[in-house]
Amino acid sequence: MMFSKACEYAIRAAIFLSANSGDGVLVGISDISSEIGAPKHFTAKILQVLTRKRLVSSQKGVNGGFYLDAVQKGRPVIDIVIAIDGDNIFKGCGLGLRECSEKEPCPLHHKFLAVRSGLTQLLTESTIGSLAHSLESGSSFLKKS
Amino acid sequence: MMFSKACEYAIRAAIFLSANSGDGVLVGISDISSEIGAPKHFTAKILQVLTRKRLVSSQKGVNGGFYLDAVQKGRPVIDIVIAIDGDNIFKGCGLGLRECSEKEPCPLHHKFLAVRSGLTQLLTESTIGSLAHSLESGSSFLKKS
DNA sequence: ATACTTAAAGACCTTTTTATCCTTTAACGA
DNA sequence: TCGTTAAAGGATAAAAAGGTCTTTAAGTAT
Ligand code: FES
Ligand code: FES
Repeated sequence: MMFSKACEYAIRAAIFLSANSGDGVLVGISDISSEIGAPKHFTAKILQVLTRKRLVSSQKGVNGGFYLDAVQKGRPVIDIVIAIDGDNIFKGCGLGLRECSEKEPCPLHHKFLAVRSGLTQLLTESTIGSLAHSLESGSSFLKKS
Repeated sequence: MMFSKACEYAIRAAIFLSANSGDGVLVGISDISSEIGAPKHFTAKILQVLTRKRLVSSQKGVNGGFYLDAVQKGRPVIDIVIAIDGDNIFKGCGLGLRECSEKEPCPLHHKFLAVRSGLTQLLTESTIGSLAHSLESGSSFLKKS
């Protein structure tokens, strides 16, 4: 698909954390993985990466877990995507040419730009927190019921 | 990226064939792969699939090779994508939920629809032949120079 | 202090994708 | 009809993605 599996899980985990954690309210890896319907250990590995990149906060020890602070909830989703999948989907050529450029464009280049910038815009203007709102109001979901 | 490597090669091969073959004018696998900058044997595999699905024509034996007839040149690029990668990118959930639906949408669903339908439209309205034109006129390319 | 809980880290395994090679089959020309 | 040629197809290999498990160490409560 569009994003790697790891990236899909990352976005879902981040949105879930935004809706269910905060300063002083932590969530453990078992809860996160089961609530977003993702493999536990794999999710842990992904959260490690996000934590190292400061997109997610964590606390070890008793009653430890993961959480998002106010700043992190305000981050655009594109930050998560780039942290996990890199920026190739936003900058690379859709037909796999070594680089996407105006000077030597592939046959799809011009039409592609519109779609790609639409995607970029969507992920830039959507913050993790804003997406979490629809989750909290029950109008969106993170796993099949 | 957006498409699998196999799919990228498939699209490039199809566009190249549209520009460089026709009834009576065949192109061999070595030419195709070198002109689109793709691994030879892998390209052969992919063309086998496209041939079996009648998106590409082939001729065995002496002076054999691959070609596209008029009808095949008129096919939309989306046919190639679906033949190789399936329709998940057009119908599946962007966050990897088991299914994309209005009833149980993921938090990105609504914004995603626009991007996805933009992509679908782009690939549906672009025929292989039409993309080949920009190649023939030298205003687009299929590999890094 | 220490015992316990939990995230961090990393080794390991499985599956899928990407890529190569080699044998078989079919078409065609001489 | 024989030999050449090129696609078809199967089998294999390497690499990347996806997923699991075990060990380590940080922090907390007691
Ligand atoms: S060159 Fe292919 S998308 Fe820009
Ligand atoms: S449910 Fe996620 S894109 Fe439609």
